[in-house]
Amino acid sequence: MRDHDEVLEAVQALMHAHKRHMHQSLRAQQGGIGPMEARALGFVARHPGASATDLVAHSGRDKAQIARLLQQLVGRQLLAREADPADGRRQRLVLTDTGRAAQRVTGRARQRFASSVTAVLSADERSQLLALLQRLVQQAEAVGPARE
Amino acid sequence: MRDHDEVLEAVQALMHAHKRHMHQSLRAQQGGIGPMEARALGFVARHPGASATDLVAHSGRDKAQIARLLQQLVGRQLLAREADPADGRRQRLVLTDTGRAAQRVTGRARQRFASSVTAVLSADERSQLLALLQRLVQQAEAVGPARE
DNA sequence: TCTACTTGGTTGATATTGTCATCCAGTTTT
DNA sequence: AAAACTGGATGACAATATCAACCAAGTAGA
Repeated sequence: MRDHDEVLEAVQALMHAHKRHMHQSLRAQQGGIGPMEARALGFVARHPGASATDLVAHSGRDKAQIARLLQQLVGRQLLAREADPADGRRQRLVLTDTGRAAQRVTGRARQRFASSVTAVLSADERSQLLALLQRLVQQAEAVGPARE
Repeated sequence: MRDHDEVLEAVQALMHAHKRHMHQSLRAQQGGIGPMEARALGFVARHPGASATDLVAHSGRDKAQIARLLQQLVGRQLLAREADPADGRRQRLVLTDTGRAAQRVTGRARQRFASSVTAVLSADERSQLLALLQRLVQQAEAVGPARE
């Protein structure tokens, strides 16, 4: 009956470890890229042309927070905004060359962590785990937005 | 080969959902208990007599952060510190009555989320998932503290 | 025992991240 | 064209995190 909670705890523990790890890696880096910035860059790398709103939806962060974050990144020439021909308000986000370079570095750190951790599992277990997790995520998203 | 990363993403997504959920619940509450505070209370509830250092280790947060957090809670009469007879520096943390009451409420919100999410799994799948996650956590902790 | 090292906890200064409310311009609806 | 909605920006703050330096109690070594 207690399992429910323990799953949550395990997930939290994982996230902490991840955070610590990324923090270490990032600190060592040159560019002075913060964790959030790294995450945003990674997202844009995976979804070129995405908009700020997409990032908001995906990251669960506040609009305001994202807006400022993006400004930073654009200001530092890591991201660029392109007008969306179809919708005048929307702005397509893309990586600049320097952005791409920075992303590659931080992306690798993340990857390194992910693989070294999931290395304890067999390929089979891994895909099993993934399947289970994805079901949870789906459910969580159905539950979360519930008003009240 | 991509699974590694996807596992991480799924875990992150889960955490966001959890955060959103807790945020909602807590905001509705009376006491004005922050997310961190709730987490600290929960920990003490599960581990009565734990020390600040225990909390640091378990939560992955910074010493300083924890120290201040605890001060808040003690100041608001939610937690109390008892001297540890065996070690003069250590302080055993325990819930006060009001603390216990507050904990019960927030604990239930957490529980509610945990069970409604893990409800999509069968008992079998759940314990399987838990086992897999715990292996990851263990590995992550072995990897994390690695001095580069 | 005296010194050096470690450990639990605290504090100050500062940076990062998050929240809420409000506002503007472009888009869609009616 | 007015109302309603959507993508995004801003101002004003609150919460959290990070680093470094610091004390007091405990431990170990010479």
